[in-house]
Amino acid sequence: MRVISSHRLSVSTFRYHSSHAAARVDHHPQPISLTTNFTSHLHTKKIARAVVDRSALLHTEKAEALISLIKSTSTKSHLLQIHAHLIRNSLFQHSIFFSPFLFRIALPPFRDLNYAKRVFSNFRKPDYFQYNVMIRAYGMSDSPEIGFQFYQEMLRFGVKPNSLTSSFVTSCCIKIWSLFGGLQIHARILRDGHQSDGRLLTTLMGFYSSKEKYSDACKLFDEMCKRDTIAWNVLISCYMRGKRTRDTLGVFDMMRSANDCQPDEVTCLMLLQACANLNALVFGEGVHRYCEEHGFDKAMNVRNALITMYSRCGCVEDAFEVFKGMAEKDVVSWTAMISGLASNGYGRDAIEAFREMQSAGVSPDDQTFTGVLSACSHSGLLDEGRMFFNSMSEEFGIPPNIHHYGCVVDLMGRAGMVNEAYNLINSMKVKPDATIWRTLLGACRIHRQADLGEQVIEHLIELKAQEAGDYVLLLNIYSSLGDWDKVMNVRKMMKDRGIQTNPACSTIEFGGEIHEFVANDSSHSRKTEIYEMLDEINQQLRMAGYVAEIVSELHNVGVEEKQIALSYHSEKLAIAFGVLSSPPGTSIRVAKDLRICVDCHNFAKMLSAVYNREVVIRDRNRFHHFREGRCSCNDYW
DNA sequence: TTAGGGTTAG
Repeated sequence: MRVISSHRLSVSTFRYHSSHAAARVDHHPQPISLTTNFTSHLHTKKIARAVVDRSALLHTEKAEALISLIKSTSTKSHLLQIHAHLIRNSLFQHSIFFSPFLFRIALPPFRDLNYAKRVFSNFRKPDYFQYNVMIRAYGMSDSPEIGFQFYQEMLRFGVKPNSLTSSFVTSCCIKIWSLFGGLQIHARILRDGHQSDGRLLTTLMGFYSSKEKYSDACKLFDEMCKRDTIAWNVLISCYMRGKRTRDTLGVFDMMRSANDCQPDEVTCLMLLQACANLNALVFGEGVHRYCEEHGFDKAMNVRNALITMYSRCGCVEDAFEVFKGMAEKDVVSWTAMISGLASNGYGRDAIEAFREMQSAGVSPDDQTFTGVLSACSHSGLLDEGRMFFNSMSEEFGIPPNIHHYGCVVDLMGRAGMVNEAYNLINSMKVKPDATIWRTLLGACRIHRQADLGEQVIEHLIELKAQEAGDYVLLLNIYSSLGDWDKVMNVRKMMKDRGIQTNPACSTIEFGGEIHEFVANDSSHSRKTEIYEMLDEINQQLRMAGYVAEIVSELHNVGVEEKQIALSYHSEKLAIAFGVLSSPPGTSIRVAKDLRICVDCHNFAKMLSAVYNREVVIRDRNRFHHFREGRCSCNDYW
């Protein structure tokens, strides 16, 4: 697409006022004359003074007055009137008027890109600044590709880009899918020697991050000679997007020990999210203190993030403290609290909070209903769940999305209504995703519905979304039914399709670090102590009556082999490490990326009584709070 | 001569 008319640069004696396209714009006002009924006499007088003596204008204070008028005009109509006047006096082709005018018309608050493009395409010989304005303006618009075209044209016409040009065009490339364009710009930055510009490199980091080239972004960060808070924040966001959440925690300490920059509100927001994901309560508390010390905790978004952090770390009481202390609560605050109560097993309180929210005059939105419905599903409140599901569209005009359906499928599945749940999925107006099929597959596993489980797997295959975990669920169904032939079939199917099981992983926070364990892990520096501790715990628990649950978790292997493998599940290793490394009486908090198994659930329940320790396990689906031999979710499910 | 970067909660 051509952006600019090709004849522009060859037209040397262009008479702007007679043929300029902008003069035909619909919104174009009448040209100013001294007799025009101008809305602002002040403006009229200033313009009149400035244009009286054209010959002297370019070098007088009158030109400055006119320029400052262009820069300060608060309404678009005034700006266009000044434009018209400049045209009438043949002044517009001079850069000293054209540049500030273009800047004003193209960028916020006026942002009239069509107008800007027309005046630009009729300008005799745009300089780098004027190109920069256009690239920047289009970079901020819905047509960033035009910004990139301006950049290409600028190079074609031999106008040398500066550091800001690269920054603006990089922003265009972030918005359009152009890895190659960005790489070209990077090469050009190196060629032109602009790599010492920290802000430009920060933008470039954002570019690599947006194209999922996180290691390239980090490399740029390493190459920066000076890093400010924003550069560090971009690094954190790269780690978060690149699933290197654990590395973000170290960045916080590095920033705090740096001399020239400190974590800001944005840093804290991202870190609170990281802590929520990592179940890193101690670290999250540290970020909370830092926010208080710096006054960031006054901000609504930080407080809302704190509610989520505490809830996701299993400390719903602390989440509630933050929530209670908020003078003003918006829909996000309420939803965070409702979801936090729901995932921690306080379904009735979540519903109560939902009612209070309405009394407080805050309207729920779709995410609030996800929280409310998940409260129902986590607490097995089938009737309430159905009631809320119906009322959300009927009373509140919020159509159910895939998450809402997911909660209802979960609710029905847990209640044993697997066929009804299957019918509901088939009747949905939205396309079922892998998650909803997995929810149903989980229900098939609970209720040993092998036939429906097979059908669900077919749907996952259709979506090309089947994972090892799905087949394991199916295996569990067959093995719990003792159907070893089918078990063999599924194993063969997995082998044929090249489906590999990724080891489940459990994490626990200790000493400012996140310690990670997989089953039978031997990588931890304290592995000998951990295994010894686990053996001791097993012995103690067996004396108290713990018997390993071995029916469904493994398949057709010898009983002894099963018992050995079960004893070294990742969550048991993490718990043993917790018993070993934390003082008696304190809570042990473990996060697991998949679902906790029945045996580990029994193990933790028993341990909470025998060792008198609170154990909090966050698995893929929910929290399990174990206290004095009981679990908050009553039983495994 | 002028102008610029990141993140936005559930």
